[in-house]
Amino acid sequence: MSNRSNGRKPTDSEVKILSVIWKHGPKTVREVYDLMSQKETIGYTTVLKFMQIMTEKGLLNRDASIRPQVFSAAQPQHQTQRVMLRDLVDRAFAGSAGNLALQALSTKRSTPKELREIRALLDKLEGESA
Amino acid sequence: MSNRSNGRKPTDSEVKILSVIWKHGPKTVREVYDLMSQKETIGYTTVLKFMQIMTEKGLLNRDASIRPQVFSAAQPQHQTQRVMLRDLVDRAFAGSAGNLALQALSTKRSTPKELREIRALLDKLEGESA
DNA sequence: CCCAAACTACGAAATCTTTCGTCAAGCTCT
DNA sequence: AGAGCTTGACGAAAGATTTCGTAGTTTGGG
Repeated sequence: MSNRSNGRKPTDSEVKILSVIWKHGPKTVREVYDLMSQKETIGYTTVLKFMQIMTEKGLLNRDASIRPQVFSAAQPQHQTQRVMLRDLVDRAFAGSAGNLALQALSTKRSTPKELREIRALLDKLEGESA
Repeated sequence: MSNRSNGRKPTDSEVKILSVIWKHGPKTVREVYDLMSQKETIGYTTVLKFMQIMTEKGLLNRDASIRPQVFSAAQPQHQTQRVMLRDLVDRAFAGSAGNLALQALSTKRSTPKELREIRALLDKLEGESA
């Protein structure tokens, strides 16, 4: 149980790496590097170093049995998102997740599908408290 | 227009200071210090330094005409929240504010009042796209 | 088997954030 | 006015994050 990925919020750079892996699945350093290079200027060894650190921290798992080592997310995406959300709600929204949700929805457009899902969740939540 | 508070996300410590002022209104350094001391150990000059830096960055406004100088938030709370939300949505939720809202609501309990507000907002959003 | 190219580890510089000591300036009370 | 306490400016140390150079290791082709 030396897992230090829970509780502690990942850094901005760590989230960038995680996002690539969340979106594309387990990847080698070079693959992550190639994908990130399309969006920004960054060095190969910089990406490598991050992935090594993240493996130490327990954010990534490494399969060293195959040759270019393949890294995968150690935690499910939604759990890491939950940690970050929790952090933001506590720090900037006085603990009110509802207020955060409200702001998020009023700020950016969402798809009809997402709106339907939220409505369904609302029904469920209000049903429970009834 | 040398305002550097927009666009750039405030640091964790800066958000702590802002939260105090959002909640209690314009305050002197000592008042902010006293309020923060109740929750954590921090030095007076540390708080002072943050507030000076934040003033330079345009996050706070300072009234230097009165003696213990009074600091107020330079941006409305919701706007700073929007910047942080935007940042999180882009970095960790692949740009989907709806998904973020969904996670926020399913993770933490919200008050019936908040749920009603969200439902009302949903009605409004769906009404627009219809 | 040997070489070149790709891969990995490691250290440390550069940068950003947080923390506080020190000293100067202002205010209060007598 | 002067002592003593509060406030304010500033620099810089301490800590955390980001970046990359260098050198050692592994692999695939000839």
